[in-house]
Amino acid sequence: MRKRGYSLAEQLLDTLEERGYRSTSPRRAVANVIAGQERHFTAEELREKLPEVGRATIYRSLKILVDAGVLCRVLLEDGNLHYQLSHRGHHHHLLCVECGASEDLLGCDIEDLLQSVSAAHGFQLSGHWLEVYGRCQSCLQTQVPA
Amino acid sequence: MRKRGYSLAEQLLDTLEERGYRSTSPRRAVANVIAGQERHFTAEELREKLPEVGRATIYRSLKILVDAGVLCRVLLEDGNLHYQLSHRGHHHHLLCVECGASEDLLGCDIEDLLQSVSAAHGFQLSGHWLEVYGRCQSCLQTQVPA
DNA sequence: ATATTAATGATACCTAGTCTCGAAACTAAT
DNA sequence: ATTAGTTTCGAGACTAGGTATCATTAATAT
Repeated sequence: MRKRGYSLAEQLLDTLEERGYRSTSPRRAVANVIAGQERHFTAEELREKLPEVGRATIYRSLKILVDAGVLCRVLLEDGNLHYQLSHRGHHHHLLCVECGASEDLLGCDIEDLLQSVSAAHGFQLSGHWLEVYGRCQSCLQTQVPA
Repeated sequence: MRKRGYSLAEQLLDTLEERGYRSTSPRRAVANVIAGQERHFTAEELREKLPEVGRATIYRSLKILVDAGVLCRVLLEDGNLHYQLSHRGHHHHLLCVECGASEDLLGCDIEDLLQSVSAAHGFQLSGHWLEVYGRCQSCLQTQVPA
C-alpha cells in the first residue's frame, strides 16, 4: 500500500500520526530502536539504548504503541513483562527459554477450544492470556554438540 | 488418608512439615486465613488480615506454599498477581471478571493441542501459562435484572 | 536443659512504573 | 515568518509490590 523504501520505523510513526499523535524526535528514536529489534525486549532495555530519552517518555511511548496494536506485551516465564512487534491481530507466542526467539502461534484451534470449554462451564468468554515456553529448533540442535 | 476433623489449615501445615519447615505461629495464622479463603487473593489482602505478621514473612510463606504446590499464582486481566488454593496438579483457571469466582479448567485437550502445535513449529515444550477471563453463570443471570 | 538451627520482624533497599509540572516543541492559522 | 494553542517533553518526586539484611526469638534435636 506504500511506496518502496518505506521502513518499519516509518510505518510505526505513521500509525501514530494516523491516531493523532505528533511525530517527535523521542518518538522517532523509539521507533528506530524498536524497528531494529529482533526479539522481545523490556522497557528497561529500551531505556538503556536511549539514555537521552526520559523515563516517562519511554513508558508513554510503549503504552501508545501497545494501544495502537503495533506492539504486544509478552509475559515471560520468569514473570517479567516484555514487548514485541505484533503481527496483525490477536495471537499467542512460542517463546524459546534459551535464546529468546519467539514465533507467533497462528491458525490453531485454541480460540475455539477455549470457547467451547468455557461454555461447558457456563462462562461467557471475554478474554484470555496464553504464553507457551520451550526450546526452539536451533537451540535443540546446538545443544550437547559433543 | 487422615483422621476426621482434619482441617484444611492443618493439611497445609502438615504439607510444610513434610517438607522440613517448622510449624510456627505466623505460619499457622497464614494457613488459617488461606484455608478460609473462597477466592483468589493478593499478598496485600493477606497482609491486611494479618497485620501482626511481618511483611517478609507473608511473602516467604506464600513462596513456600507455591513451591509446595498447595497455592498457585493466578494472573488477573489487570496484570495483578493473585494466589489461590490449587487443586492437585497442573491446571488453568476460568476467572470471572465480575465477581472474582474461579474454576479450574480440567480434563480438556489444551495440553495435547499445545504439544502438537509446538512440535509443528519445531519447539520442545517446557511450559505454558494460560488464564481465561469471562463472566460466570451466576453473574450472567443477575445481570440486567430489570 | 541445652545447643543448634530455622524463622521472625524491623528496616533498608530495590525495581518497575506513575504523576506532576514548568519548559520546550510541534502544528495550524494568520 | 509569527504567533497562538496544543501536545509532548524530561526531571524528579512518588508509589506499589517485593527482596535483602540482620540481630533477636522460637522451634526442634540431643
